[in-house]
Amino acid sequence: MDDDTGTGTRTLDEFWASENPIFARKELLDIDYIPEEERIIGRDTEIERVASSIHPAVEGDSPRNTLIYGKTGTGKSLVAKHVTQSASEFARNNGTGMGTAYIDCTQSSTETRAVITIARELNDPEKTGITIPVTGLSTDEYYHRLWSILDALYDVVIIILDEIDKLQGSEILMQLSRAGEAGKVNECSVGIIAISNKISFKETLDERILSSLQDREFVFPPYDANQLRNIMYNREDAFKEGVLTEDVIPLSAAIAAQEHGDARKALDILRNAGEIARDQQMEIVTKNHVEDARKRADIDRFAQLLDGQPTQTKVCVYALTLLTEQSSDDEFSTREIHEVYSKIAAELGIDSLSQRRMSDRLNEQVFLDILGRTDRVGRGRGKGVTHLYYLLEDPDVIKSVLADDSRFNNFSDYLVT
DNA sequence: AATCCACAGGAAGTCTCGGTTA
DNA sequence: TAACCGAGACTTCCTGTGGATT
Repeated sequence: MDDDTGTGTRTLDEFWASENPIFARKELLDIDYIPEEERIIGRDTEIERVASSIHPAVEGDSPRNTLIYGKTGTGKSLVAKHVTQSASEFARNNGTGMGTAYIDCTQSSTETRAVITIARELNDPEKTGITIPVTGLSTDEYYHRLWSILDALYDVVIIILDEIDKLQGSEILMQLSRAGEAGKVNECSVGIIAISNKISFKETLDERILSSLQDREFVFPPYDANQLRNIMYNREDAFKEGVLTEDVIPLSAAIAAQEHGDARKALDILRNAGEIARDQQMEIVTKNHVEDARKRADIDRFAQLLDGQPTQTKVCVYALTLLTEQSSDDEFSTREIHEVYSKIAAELGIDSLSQRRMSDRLNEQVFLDILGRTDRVGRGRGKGVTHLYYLLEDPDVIKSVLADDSRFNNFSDYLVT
């Protein structure tokens, strides 16, 4: 860089005008991009199973409710969307009025928000004359309007509730799964595809909901390195011809396979590698770019998770980070973490929480995938099990994220002994 | 075999805050 | 304006547990 435009010897105008030398169809690397069927790799049996469980719907009969489990990036949403989309096209051609709604429960996390989203997705004010205000009505009224819409427009609807474990309360599941039986809707049957990345989600549901939701249950296994490689080769034309050096995709696949076979991560790494190469004005993407991209992806993901978390939470994470760094172990009991945590809190001049409370916080963080936890039986002589917490990221990554919070700057490491 | 230990997580009480009612 | 209410965050106390210790 020999001038301060940051674009080498080019002027800004040239920079704007310059053609993107790396990407051809970047949208292919978007995780939400629904590929044509032959581009969905290694999920054949899953597609078949989901399809068979909603099959009755294309003829207007009641589809079976379906529960899908699997870690992030195992193609749950992709398969669900793909199958419903294809089903509704088929149904339309056969004269069945089929509607589908997709709800991301991280966005609509309360019962009311979710109902509103469903109603708005399915509504066609031209035909029903029903309006769904974004806010202002009681939850009951929203349900009421939703039932009217269903009766007026559809023979059958499939509702996909993605990341359902993020939904507060399960009232809505109850309502939806019982809609037909309770006589709320007469003309239309309702099918639910619930997607969760926590197997333990089921335990939080009460019996009645479970029984109506438990018709079909699938677990999506993680992708293996081979499948990840194929997924990426299939989206290779996101890049211009000859841009990727040959070890880029195998390396990205290997990295993602280590991290629980997460296809989202694999694609993120690939895209980031491309962006980094472009920023460096390279014409090709190399192994080094992939390595850089991996680091950047880790930092971004973690920053996003930790951002907005209260300081207390950050201190907990920081305590665990210091412990991990300065010890040969990588798992620590609540008590060990609390000791370090208290010292840090004192150093920062903030109140320190009781061990009881901190343990709740740690568990919240496990739920949010900020930390990991194993339950050890025996030896720790706890209540049969002892919780051991561990970091899900490299300590360096976490430190660099926390360093954004000025309170954690120039913080010395002498605390752990 | 009896007792001890130390931990997870439930129960119940306190505090604080924002909003509402008399 | 005072009194009240409910939710949520937190604390303290407590119980159940099962390997470790005696």
